[in-house]
Parts: sequence; C-alpha cells; structure tokens
Amino acid sequence: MITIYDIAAKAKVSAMTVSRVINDTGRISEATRKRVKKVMREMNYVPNSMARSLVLQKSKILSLLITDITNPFYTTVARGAEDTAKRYGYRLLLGNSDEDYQKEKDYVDMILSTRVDGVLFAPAGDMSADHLQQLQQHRLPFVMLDREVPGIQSDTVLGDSKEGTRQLVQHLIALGHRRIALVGGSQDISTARLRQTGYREALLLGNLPIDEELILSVNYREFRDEALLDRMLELESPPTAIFAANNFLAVGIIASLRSRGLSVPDDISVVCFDDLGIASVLDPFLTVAAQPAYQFGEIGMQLLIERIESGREETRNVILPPEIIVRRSSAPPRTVERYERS
Amino acid sequence: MITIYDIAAKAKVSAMTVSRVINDTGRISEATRKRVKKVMREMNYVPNSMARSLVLQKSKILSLLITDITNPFYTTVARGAEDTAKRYGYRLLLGNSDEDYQKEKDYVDMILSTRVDGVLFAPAGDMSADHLQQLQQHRLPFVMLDREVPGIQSDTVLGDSKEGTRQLVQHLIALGHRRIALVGGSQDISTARLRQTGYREALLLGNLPIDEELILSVNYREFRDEALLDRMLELESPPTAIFAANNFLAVGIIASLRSRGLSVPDDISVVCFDDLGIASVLDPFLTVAAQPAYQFGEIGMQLLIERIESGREETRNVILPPEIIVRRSSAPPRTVERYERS
DNA sequence: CTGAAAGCGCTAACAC
DNA sequence: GTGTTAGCGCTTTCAG
Repeated sequence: MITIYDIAAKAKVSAMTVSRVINDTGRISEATRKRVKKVMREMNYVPNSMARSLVLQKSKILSLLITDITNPFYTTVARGAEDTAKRYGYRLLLGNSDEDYQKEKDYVDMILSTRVDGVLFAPAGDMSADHLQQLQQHRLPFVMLDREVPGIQSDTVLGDSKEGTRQLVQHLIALGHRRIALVGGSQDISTARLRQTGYREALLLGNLPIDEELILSVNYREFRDEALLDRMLELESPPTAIFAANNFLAVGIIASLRSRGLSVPDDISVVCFDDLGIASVLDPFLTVAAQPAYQFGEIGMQLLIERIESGREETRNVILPPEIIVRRSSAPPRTVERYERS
Repeated sequence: MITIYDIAAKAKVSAMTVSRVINDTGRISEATRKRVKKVMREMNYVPNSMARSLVLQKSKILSLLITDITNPFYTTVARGAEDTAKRYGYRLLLGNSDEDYQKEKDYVDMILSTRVDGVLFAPAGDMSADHLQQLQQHRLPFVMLDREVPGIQSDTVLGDSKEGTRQLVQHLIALGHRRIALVGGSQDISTARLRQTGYREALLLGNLPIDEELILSVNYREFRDEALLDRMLELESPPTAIFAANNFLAVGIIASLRSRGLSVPDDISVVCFDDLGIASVLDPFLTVAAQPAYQFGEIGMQLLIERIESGREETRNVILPPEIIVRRSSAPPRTVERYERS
C-alpha cells in the first residue's frame, strides 16, 4: 500500500508537505505542489480515508437506516438521501431493519462502531427509543425519518398521517361509503397510530359510527392475515371500502380480495397511504395519499448535515404534506350506485 | 471518546487484555474477562472499527455500486446483497451511478479511499473498463453484476439476455406477429447488445426479415424518445409488437402509446426484460423475462466474500436464467385475430 | 514555505 | 494469563 511517505520520498519532500498538497491547506510553492501532484499520479496514490478519520475524529460517512428497502417509498427516500449525501461529500452506509427491532439494534451497534458522523433513521417503532437513546448517549447526531418515537427529541422529517388519512376517508364517505374498514399497522408505530386517529376523526366528522370490528392492526410489511379479512367480509354488514395504512398492505389486500372473486372497486373500494412508484405509471389504479418520498430523503439529509457541520442545537421538525390522488380503485358503493341510477 | 485505555485503567489491566476480551482471542482468566466486560458495559464502550481497520488492513466494509436504485430490479438486488453482507458480518456502502460514467468514477475514487474490502459492481457500460482496471491496479476484489465489460476478467453474476430475449420474441412470433420492434439500450452496455442479438436471432429463426427501421437504441433509464417512436409508428408497415430491453423502457413506451390513443395489447403488444416488483402483484399485466434479482445480489455477495476470505484466484462466472412470464400485454396482432376468427 | 515529533485507537509480536 | 513496544496512515502543533 502506497502512503504519503512513499510520495514524500519520491518527491523529495516531507510527508507533511504531501498532506498539505492533498488537502490544499497552508502555503506551498507552486513548484513543489506540481511535483508532488505528479508523483501522486504516477504512483496511483489514493489517500486512506480511514487513517484520516482516525486523526480528524470524523469520518465523512453518514448512515441511512430504513425499514424496507423494497418498498418504493423508501427506495425513493434512499435516492434523495444518496444524492444529497454525495452532493455534500459524504459517503452512505446502508442499513435495512426490516421492521425488526433486533436487526435495528445490530445496525445501531455497527453504526456506533463505524464512527459515522450522523444517521438518517427511520425507526421500526416506539421500542426504537432504546436505540435512539444509545445514539444520543454517544452524542451521535441523527434525524428521525417518517416516524416519530415518544420520548425522543430530535430533528424530524415526517408526513402528515392524520390529515392524509382524514382526507382519504372523507373521499370514501363522499362517494357514499358508510361501512369503511381500516387495515392498519402495529400500534407501536407512530404513523399507524396517527392513521387510525385520522380514520376515527373522519368517521366522526361524517357522523358515522365507529365499529371496532372494522379495524385491523397487522404487519406493515406484508399482508397475510387472510383469516382476519375473511371474518370482516363475513360480517352481517361488511365493509364497502377499505383504507389500508400503506401501499404494501393495499396491494396485499387487493390480491386477497381478488382471490376471493371480489373486484376492486366494483365490489369494494380500496385506498391507501403512499404511492406505488413505477406501478402507478403503468396502471394508475390505486387512490392514494402520495408522500414526497424524494424530499423525505433530501431534506432529512440536509438537516443532518447542517446539524453536523453547524453544530446547531435546537431541533427542527419538518412536516411534508401528502397529496391525495384519486384513481380508479375508489368508486361509489354498489347500493348507492343502484340508487343513483334508478 | 472512550478507548480501550479507559477501560483498561478502570479494570486495572492493560489495553492488550481489553483487546483480547473484545476479540475473544488468547487465553484470559474468567475473572478478568468478566471484570473487563463489566467495565465496558458500564462505560458504554463501543470499539472504534476505524482504528481497527487501520491496523488490520481490512475494513469489513463492502461496496455495492448500482446504476439505478429506483428500479425494482436493482432494489431487489440491493436487498439480497444487504442481507448477505450482514449475514457475513460486513457493512455496506451504497453507491448509485445513475448510468453516468462520471458519477461512477467519483464512486470508484471514494471506494478506493475508503479501503473497502471489495465491491459488487454493476458497471454503467463498456467505458467502465477504466474504473474496473483502477480497482484491479489496487488489487481490490470485485464482482461484476448484471453486465460484463469487454477486456475485464473477474467474477461475474449475469443473466442470460440473449436467451431470454430470444424466447420473448419467439413468443411474439408464435402469437402471429411479423413486425416486431426493438427498443433497446445504448450499445455500449453488454445486456443491450445481447438483447439485440437475441432479437435478431429470433427473427432469423422465424424466417422474418430484419428491418433496421424497427430497431431503436435509447437511454435505459427512462423512455423519452417520443419522436423516434412516432417515426416508427408512422411507417408504412408499423410494428404490431414491441420488445423493450428493460422494464422502465416498457413502462415508458406503454405510457407513450396510451397517450397516442393506442391500447396495449389491442393495438400493439409490449414485452420486456425484468419484472416490475410490486406492480406485477397489483396488476399482472406485462409479459416479461423475469430475472432472479435477489439471487443476483445474494450470489454476487457470496462470490465476493468468498474471494476476499479465501483468496481464490480463478474467476467464477455465474449465469442466472430468466423466467418468461406471459401476461396480458402480449396478444395476437389484430390481423391474425381477425383471420383466425373468420 | 517546509519539516519533526507526537498521537488518533487499536492489535501483532514478542516478552515475562 | 498478562503486559510492553511498535506501528497502521494520517494531521496537528510547533519550529525553523
């Protein structure tokens, strides 16, 4: 491995001079600078950023920890984060917690030992508090992304789950739906809670009763609760519409419904939070509350980097509103349809 | 920052002993081991992996460089790579070249200076040879992913572009299509070349003439060549089917066709390489040659790690065959349909 | 404008 | 079983 000493020897200067050339610091005569640069090129020298990090006590590495790298929402977040990190000269260490607290913990340990300069952190849920506190204990700056965690104070970039859900459910009500189900996420995730709250508020505002039998809490990542869905569909008065708390749930539910011979939206409407990426271009089908995912990543990174570099102390909390996009998956319920036609 | 010396002092041992406890090396009495561990816990000590890397001359960091983090194919590759890296105790540095040689170069420099142990590398194209050679010069192990680069010898994990394309085009021919267009990628990308070759072979095998007017080479990442498409559609004898060289192109083309009032597959069939992730669950529409993306990432990582850890010298080349999935976007051409019905 | 010495946090090699 | 010494590649500080 070639070091600055090799360069120094060949260029007949000291290691310090080489260092100064690399970092453009201090005064150096144009002659030696040129000579050193030439030698570096000839020897294919690449500075060792690990060694640099060790003495500088900063790594120029940031970590992005997300919960599902396969979900188009987080994929786009990652793109925003990556672009922005690169623009500011940071490298990006990627972590995927899979909504799993244990994996998340492993990553936090790894992040700490890597001495990254900061973390853009999408928590798996409320129990991530332990992990976040660990970061705080080590004075490692972080920005919480997409979800907040009770008891943890930090910069945040969040959507507006309650408001988006309210609008989506009100859209269903306006279409004439009276029996609207909620398939939400685990209640230890802030967005899942807020989406349930938004749902309840919308029903209240619409003077509709809240039926606990129409409320499900399942795993965010994948819908496989066929039995629960069955039970709901076999109720005396089954739902005519379903609000799914995220895109993956919606897709799973629609697949389930279809396998039962039910059609969306003819038999039942489905709407959800978060858009579907390329799927929506091919087939604009799902009515959604689309969130500006790229900006989640971009703004999150900017807050993080700014905090690292400026040492800002006050926390900043950004809320990015969703956009309701009405498409074919939501339609009036059958009964109303018949009624209006008659 | 807490170091092993702090731990050593408090536990009344030498730094070396602490190091041995951390790494589980050498013989240590159970008593001191316990004492040291206790102190480490009390002081919230986390080893500094940078310092460790510096002396060990290996970082336990691998780099994943892909060309489009937004494409479901690479997203799934990333998931396979990430899972596997984690399983073997490696961290993952993420890079996104955007099919851009300059960005790719920036990442290669960054990778080199980070002293990662290896790279899983999806090259932007043939001109990535420079970058790959740079890696070789520095003896940095890498595995080429998805695309090969002429003149570069290394482990590879590739699909079978020619064969997949041949099958897809033969499927179109079997449906009765005689005028089949190719919308392919830039010819400095190995998969784009092979897909064009497969296309030509299929036509030859089907005794169909090759019409250069039906062959387009555009940017892989996004279809925005409306004028070229227009020209093709206005030919005296326009295509009744289009083979798109990847998923994003297919989606772009379908959107374009629809904006012209053309329906897929009623007016024109479209098939492509690579599936669409969640989009295919929601709406199984596109006929595709689906590649096992997760395995691209998983096997690529395994080859890389094995090469790093075993020092294997011979190169290994894995080919993962695609699976043809016939769906609604391909149907017999109108004329034939009429003919068969009469 | 350039250099020498010291140290970032850790571990390999060698004592005892 | 445990400790000492030296050094990984770099930059800071202080001299000159």
